[in-house]
Amino acid sequence: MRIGELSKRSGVAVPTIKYYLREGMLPPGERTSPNQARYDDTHLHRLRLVRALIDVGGLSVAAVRGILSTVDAPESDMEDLLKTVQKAVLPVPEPAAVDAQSSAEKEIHDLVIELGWDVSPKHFAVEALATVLVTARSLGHDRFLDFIRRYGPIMQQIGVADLDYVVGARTVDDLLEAVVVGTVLGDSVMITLRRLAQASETATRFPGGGDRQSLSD
Amino acid sequence: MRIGELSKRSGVAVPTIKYYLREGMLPPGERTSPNQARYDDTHLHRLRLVRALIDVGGLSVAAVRGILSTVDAPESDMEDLLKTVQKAVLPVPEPAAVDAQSSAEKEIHDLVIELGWDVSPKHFAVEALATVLVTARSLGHDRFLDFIRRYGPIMQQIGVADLDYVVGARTVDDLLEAVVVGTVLGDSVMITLRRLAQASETATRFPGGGDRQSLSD
DNA sequence: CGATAGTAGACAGCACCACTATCCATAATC
DNA sequence: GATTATGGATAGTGGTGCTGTCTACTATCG
Repeated sequence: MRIGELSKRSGVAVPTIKYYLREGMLPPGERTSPNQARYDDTHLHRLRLVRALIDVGGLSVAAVRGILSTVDAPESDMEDLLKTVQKAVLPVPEPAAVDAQSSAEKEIHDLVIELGWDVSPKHFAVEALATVLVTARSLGHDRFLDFIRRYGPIMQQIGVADLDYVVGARTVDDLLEAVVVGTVLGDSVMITLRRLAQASETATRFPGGGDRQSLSD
Repeated sequence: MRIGELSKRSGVAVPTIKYYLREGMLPPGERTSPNQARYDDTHLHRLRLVRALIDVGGLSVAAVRGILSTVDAPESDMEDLLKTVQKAVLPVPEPAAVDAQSSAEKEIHDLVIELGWDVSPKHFAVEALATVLVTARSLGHDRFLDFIRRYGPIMQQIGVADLDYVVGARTVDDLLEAVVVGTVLGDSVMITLRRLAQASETATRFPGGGDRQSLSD
């Protein structure tokens, strides 16, 4: 197909497709003449993936480009891919002041040990989580570590579900995409389900009549 | 304190504080003369909250303003607050094509029923989740509904933990802030813990030696 | 008291991001 | 042969989140 059809089938404007081509997020089409190219279903699929990561996952164009270049690299192993995807979709905030930050990192790592998890104390998510803890405490929320602790065993179940999903892939390409889609769209699933669960739990605990009922709405 | 001290104590540049004042995210200080004002600890706290929502929660200035104006409204009830906060932090993507979207919404609501949750079929998160489902399917991920289904009971536990946290507040102001902080920072906690759980589960299932070990890093 | 530094408020400017528009020469299509 | 589409290049646009500059004043310190 030519670029016009690709645009129609994907819902992405032609100039935007050209922009993605320039940015290397979409491989060039097969040349049929000096100024003509042909695109196929792989381009359509890639374009949909790009839009999914941007629209649903909320990623920046730069983050998408980073992920895709790792996916496309022939030597891309799971290690690189996981790290790239995980970091792309988790904008790590600036760590807090050194002392509060490092002691919070220790507390987080203690929690990880307590949970029996097999992760390095220097995992970037440990740092990120410690920053969240420091931030919450700077707002006077001193119960926040207990809040995090309570989340631990629950998120462990999520991790198991995630690995089950990824392992269900048939080919290597499927696996790579399952990691990307599972991680990025998975975050959206988690957050939206959390909203629903909160609304439901609120309605259950406070079944107040009248206008309060719409809390579950 | 004057604006300079507020800046030093919060780590926010003076022109930025002025910008937040202009935008109504920070209440004006108490005037001591036509061009002097004094700020107190409530300003410092509010400023930290703003930065937390922006830096850690990743919210836009507009979203923060919306949340804070609801928090500040004297007649703000839990209903308004929950909705505003939940929507601010969940950028709802454009729904997909009408037919695929509405059938997906039905599937999601069926799942909600299956889980025994008390939420309206028109809850905005139902629509958002349906959009995620449609997107995943457009990428050929037809196992995705099962993936979502698996998340359901797990996220229910999160909802319970969230309500427990909010209910632990002592005053009305504490409660309002617990909702905001619990929702926004809670999302960050969830996502970062998910990264750690994924890494740990990966390390457990594939304890490959050598360079593979750093998957858990 | 005067020198220096800080402040409120108004307004303009800036860097970045994600496109979008325009143009041209060529190619495809009717 | 007329119309429409295309590839490629370059420039422009609109939104966001600050940042810089200016002026008239105020605070502080030796």
